[in-house]
Amino acid sequence: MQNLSRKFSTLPIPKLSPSHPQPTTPFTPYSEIQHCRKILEHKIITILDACNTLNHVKQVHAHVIGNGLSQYSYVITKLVRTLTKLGVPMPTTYPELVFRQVLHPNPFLWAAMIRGCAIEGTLSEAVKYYTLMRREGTGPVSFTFSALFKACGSGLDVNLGRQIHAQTVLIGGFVADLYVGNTLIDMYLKCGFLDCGRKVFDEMPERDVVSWTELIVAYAKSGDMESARDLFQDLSLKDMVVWTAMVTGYAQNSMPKEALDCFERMRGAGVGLDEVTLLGVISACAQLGASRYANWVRDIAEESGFGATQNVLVGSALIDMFSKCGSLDDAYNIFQGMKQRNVFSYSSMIWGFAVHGNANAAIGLFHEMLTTDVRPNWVTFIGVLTACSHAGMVDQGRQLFATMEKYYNVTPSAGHYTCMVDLLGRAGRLEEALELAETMPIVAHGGVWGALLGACRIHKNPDIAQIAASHLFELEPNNIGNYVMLSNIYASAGRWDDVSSVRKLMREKGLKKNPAYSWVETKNGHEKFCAGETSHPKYNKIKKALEDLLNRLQDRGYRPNLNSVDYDVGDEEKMRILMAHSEKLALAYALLYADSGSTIKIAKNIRICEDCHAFMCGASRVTGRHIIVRDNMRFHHFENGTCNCGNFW
DNA sequence: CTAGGGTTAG
Repeated sequence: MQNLSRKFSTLPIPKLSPSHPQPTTPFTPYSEIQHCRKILEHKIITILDACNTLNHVKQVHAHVIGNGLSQYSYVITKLVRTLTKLGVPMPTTYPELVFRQVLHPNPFLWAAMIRGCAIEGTLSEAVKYYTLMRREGTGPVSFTFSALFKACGSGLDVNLGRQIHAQTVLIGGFVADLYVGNTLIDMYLKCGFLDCGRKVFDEMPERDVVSWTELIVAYAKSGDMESARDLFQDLSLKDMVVWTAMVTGYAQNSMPKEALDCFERMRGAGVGLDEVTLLGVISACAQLGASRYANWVRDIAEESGFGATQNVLVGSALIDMFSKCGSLDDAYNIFQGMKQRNVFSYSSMIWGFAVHGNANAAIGLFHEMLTTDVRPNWVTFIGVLTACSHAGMVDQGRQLFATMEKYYNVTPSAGHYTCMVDLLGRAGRLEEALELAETMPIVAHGGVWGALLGACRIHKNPDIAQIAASHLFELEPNNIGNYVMLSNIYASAGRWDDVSSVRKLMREKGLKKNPAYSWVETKNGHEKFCAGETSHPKYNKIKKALEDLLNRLQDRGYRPNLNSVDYDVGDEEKMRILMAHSEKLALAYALLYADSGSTIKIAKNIRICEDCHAFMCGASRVTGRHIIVRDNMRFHHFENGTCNCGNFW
């Protein structure tokens, strides 16, 4: 408070030139002046709207002073708002200087300063302006409160927000104002008080689609799509934004089918769409992982004028989607066709190459990016490091890791350490990986230990696995995957006593294995298979096809990997379990019913087991088919008997 | 003046 006042009093305030008339000094008929003034104000505001650099605004300001207009609150308010729009930090000297030249700021100018602090400054600065304003005896208007609530919302100070809320009720009527009410709801929601937001909403005398949208988004973000949908159904006037909020809500809550249904209803309602809508739809298609949807949404994007070529947001999302749908070529075509590329486009493409096992392309693209203006961020490094680790490029990875902070100013996060532990671990350097996990400068989270545990599975090291698992059981006591993994590692080392003690632990915690399933895309749509299921209508044909395939593979030297079964049962039973793995059923189904010669795309919800991996390798050779399996980690491309992951996963 | 938004580690 003190500081600000002092700063204000020492700021040089230019004297107005006496040759220019003051706005309140009529020496021609008053109405005439009013008229001229309105035209002039309008002109300046049009000019300000077109300003897109700080320098432009400064020039306009100089003319405003030069023409003796620095007392026009309306013009100065617009000027301050333009500065805020341009991202000028508040309250730095320049906006303050502009502000202080006005001897008697009107409430709207004060509010513009408060709003500026809310967006480009801090809550405390905003409050200083409010307090100063009240001290000077200026009464608040509704805009004052919407600016203050915005400040509390971005400062996440719900207590102050609540106090001001109480004041507005006392002062009278401001909460009833639509804008104030909406900003107040937004403030409570930003601070995480959904109930309070809902209460304001319920008590508002007047609401508009903005009020509804705010709440719908809040419910969606809290994972409660039912409440969001209930509200949405009650809303009579639905605009593009609120439809988009629903589509995006479903997509963000892993309900891609519902997202697409909602999008179809939106189109049926004749509402337009924009790039934000498309982002939600694209994300839903990426989750479905099916080329059919991927191509469909790409066409819609192009027809709507928000295609990848023009729109960098849509383009980046499409890159990600196509690589998640297994079509790396389509992803790269999108990337190449983009007029503008930013760090999202590059990172998505690098990540796409990495999960498809194309490490050289990922690293090549990274270097290509460095020749442009685009700077890598932490996500970019996750991509290149992952590429290195999946390809066993230890030295490359180490070098990149070493440069990220030094040259690119990206501080390694736990995620980057996860990549490094993964890199060392996959390469068989389990002791080094363990040491890194234990000595890294930030706290290791589940990901780091999970990477180590995964490496212990590849390199069959139950002892280090035990260390990693003990950390994991503490950090993520309910993550079933960790118990299953440790149990698998013990099983393949033949340590059945340890297997049963892990089992016991799982039972005690009441954890149950996730049912494994796979789905495969054919021209008729998706077909889903659960492990061990026999109820499929075509089961007998599938079983027969699988047996034929097995015989052909065994002729060529394939032997079932019974170690992949972590049940201590007889070999025959192990064999039966192996042959009922869901991806094998899906493969047999695709061989029977997919177009002959087409690429077979299988997706599954958990990690592919070693036996299935070897089986797919063999199958790709004897059938001559390109088989892509997406597990929960990455993509495996099986062709001519080998997988491009190099048995590294 | 107020509402919808992007890549991400095991």
